[in-house]
Amino acid sequence: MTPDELSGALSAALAAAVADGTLALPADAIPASVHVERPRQREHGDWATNIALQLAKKAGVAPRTLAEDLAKRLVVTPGVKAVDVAGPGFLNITLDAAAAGSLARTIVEAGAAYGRNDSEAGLKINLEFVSANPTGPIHIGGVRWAAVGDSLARILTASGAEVAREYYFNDHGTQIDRFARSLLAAAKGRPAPEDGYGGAYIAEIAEAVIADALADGDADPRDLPDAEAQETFRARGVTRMFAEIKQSLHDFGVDFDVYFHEDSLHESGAVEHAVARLQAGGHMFEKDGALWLRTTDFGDDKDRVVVKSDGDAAYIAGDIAYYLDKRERGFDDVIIMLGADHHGYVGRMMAVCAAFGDTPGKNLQILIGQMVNLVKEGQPVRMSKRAGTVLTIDDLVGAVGVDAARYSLARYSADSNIDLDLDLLASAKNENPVFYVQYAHSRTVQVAAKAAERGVRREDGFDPALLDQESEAVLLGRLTEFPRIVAQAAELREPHRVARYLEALAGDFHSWYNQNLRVAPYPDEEVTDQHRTRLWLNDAVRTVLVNGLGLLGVSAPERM
RNA sequence: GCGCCCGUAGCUCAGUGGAUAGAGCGUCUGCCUCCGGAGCAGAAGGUCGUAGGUUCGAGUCCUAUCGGGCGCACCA
Repeated sequence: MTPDELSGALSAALAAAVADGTLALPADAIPASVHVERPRQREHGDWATNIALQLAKKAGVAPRTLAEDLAKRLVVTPGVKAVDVAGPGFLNITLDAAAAGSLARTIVEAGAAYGRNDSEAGLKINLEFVSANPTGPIHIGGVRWAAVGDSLARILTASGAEVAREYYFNDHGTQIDRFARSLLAAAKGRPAPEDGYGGAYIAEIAEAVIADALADGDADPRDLPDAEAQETFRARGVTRMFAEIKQSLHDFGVDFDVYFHEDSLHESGAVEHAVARLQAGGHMFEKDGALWLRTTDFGDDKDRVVVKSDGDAAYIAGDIAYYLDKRERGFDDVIIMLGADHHGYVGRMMAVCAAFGDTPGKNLQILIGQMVNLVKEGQPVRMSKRAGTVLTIDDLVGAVGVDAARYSLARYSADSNIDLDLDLLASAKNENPVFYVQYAHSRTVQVAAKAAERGVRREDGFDPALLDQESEAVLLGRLTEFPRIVAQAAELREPHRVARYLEALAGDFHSWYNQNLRVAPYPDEEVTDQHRTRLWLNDAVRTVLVNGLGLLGVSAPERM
């Protein structure tokens, strides 16, 4: 019996109570689906609902009285073993072992589909994340969004959405000029420019650019006049950096559907197109020789310059055009993940969204994630791209591997700052909970292998009523929750919920395993339905662990 | 000054109004002749920053306040 079926039974009980006059409520006061949840306390049964507490006041009856009535109606439902009224008016529901245990087979038969849901069904979602400037390797902050964003894309897809992963490649402005001047300076052995970048990677990129140029039969850029040389370093340096970033992300298990170049917006006329639309809407005005967007009409705290008085497009012009471009490509929801250092954009971009006649918070959703701090021996370590003291995506993967890196970045709420301890990274990687979850998975594989060796075959029998141990009820309850967890992670855009769920599931599984309830019989024992049914349960756990780890982009090894 | 995020066990963090607030790490005590001990069982450890408020019920919602992080450009 699934929570949805239980919820349906509760709705029916309510409807019946209204029909025979026991419950004096208008039909529209009855919720379409009654919320049931897993109680924290095992003594409170398999499922609990507070529906009587919610409706009692409206109906003018005591909560416990209503609860007693509902309990009587519900307890006759097939699969329901007991319904108790507790506390101020909770309904605590206990299922038959058979009704609960049947889930094991359902999950195994659903396989990869178990956990999929329709909470985002039919939506075309554009998810933009990372979008780090091509002026250096991706550092730890960007890696966090790579892990979280890619996982979110997987979760949204599992929830029925059509998702495009997109990377906005910022190759237009003065940051790129600085980058080019820095490369030139490094190539010529001159000190880094005042406002430039000084990391060791700059010298490496400069060398690579020179090698690329020579390989193409071009002149050594060091022999060119500065202006020409700088252009060579800009063009080749950006291309080079772009390729490196793409490769690093690929090695991290993250591949984008679209790498969108800011330059293309300016070259294609997309910026003019977007500005023209805003002008037509009456949202633009001229002042001090510049062209402004009146974002204050839509809640921003000040108006924004779109075209500067020198005729150049301001940065926001690209963002405006980019947003419109995404919408015109047919995306319903445009989601952008940004670090907390960019949260100043939210107000103006929401205003832009509204100026186009869209709905902020729906057509445009901006997710702000907090920063990652590096800590060494308890002291914060400042990371600076210009000083070259950065922890890059490749450093992180090299130190702990893709699985541990992705998992440990995705298991935290994006709202919380992460303190990453460099010593811990290097020394104690076994502390990562990812191994706890992966170990549970490999255990299910080994258990199944041993069972097969002893002649236990799922198709020879399944009797869910035999899953009557307490640890089995706990495990089944946990397995039931998975689709809801995925749906919730999708709706709230919070992938960490999947990770936390998997840790709990792994814990329940390890605990069950240690009861020594035997999936594989001892060598001198007969194979019974007990073994076969437990194998179904074991394999159901494996299915959910595989599906869940997959949503995080983490592997599920068969042995460790 | 204004805005956003955070404050929960010694540490790192879960907990989108429910019952006795959880996990990992660390500390202490037990558990390997049989499906892998990267595991399990148990103990210790909390005025959920503080003060008010809403509610049958608040870690969760509201207000104020303290502490920390990050922002408030004709930069990108």
